[in-house]
Amino acid sequence: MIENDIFKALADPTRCAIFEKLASGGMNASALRQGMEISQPAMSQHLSVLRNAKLVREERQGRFVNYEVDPDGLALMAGWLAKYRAYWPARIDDLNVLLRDMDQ
Amino acid sequence: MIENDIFKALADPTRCAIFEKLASGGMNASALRQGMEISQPAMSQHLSVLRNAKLVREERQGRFVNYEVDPDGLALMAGWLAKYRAYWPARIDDLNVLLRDMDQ
DNA sequence: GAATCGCATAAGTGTGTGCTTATGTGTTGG
DNA sequence: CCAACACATAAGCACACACTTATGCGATTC
Repeated sequence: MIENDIFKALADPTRCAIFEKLASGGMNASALRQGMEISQPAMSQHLSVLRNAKLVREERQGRFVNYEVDPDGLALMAGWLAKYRAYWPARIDDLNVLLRDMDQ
Repeated sequence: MIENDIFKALADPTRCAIFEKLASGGMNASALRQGMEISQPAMSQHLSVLRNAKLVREERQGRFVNYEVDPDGLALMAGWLAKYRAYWPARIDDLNVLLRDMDQ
């Protein structure tokens, strides 16, 4: 049940913030720590959890490790959400914007 | 940060199963327990968490309490997901189905 | 109106989780 | 090479969480 790992990963506010920061552009772990008051090991552990949930992926660059959003996790979450579309309100502005983008 | 409560609520596999069961039709707490090997207090506590996350809502009917999926939680989750649509894969079958439904 | 039913709440317990400090591993630069 | 750097991992600790048993509270039924 990979969706469970996704929800568990995002259940922590710090990891949620890390993910949101990464969504504004890929960067390495040290850059992520800027302005976040979090220790280096804690950041490393959080990134590990996000990576296992397929919310984030890494790419080694020399002695740096660049992190970026992994579309797989978002797609899995979207798939989970889609199972319950019968319960969605008839009109959700955010979703309509999203849907138009998807449909071109 | 209500989205955080949503993720936290779904991070537990048992609650995830309860939600999924409710998605197939509203029912009371006792009916939910059928075939789930879960104590009555545990079920009550799980439903409380799901209710606080706006994933489920209750409706008293005599001495029974009928539970059903609350669209609000799903809408909030969809709104969260929509913020990161820039990272979605270009084509996701599930999502396209979902989008067509939303657009009529 | 007393017993029962459906459910919620209280209190206690074991396990998981997020943090810390300390150390390990691989890479780069002087 | 070796010192500094970027990051990962190990071990320990405090707290949160999911469960248990016990009890409380309305509503119903006889």
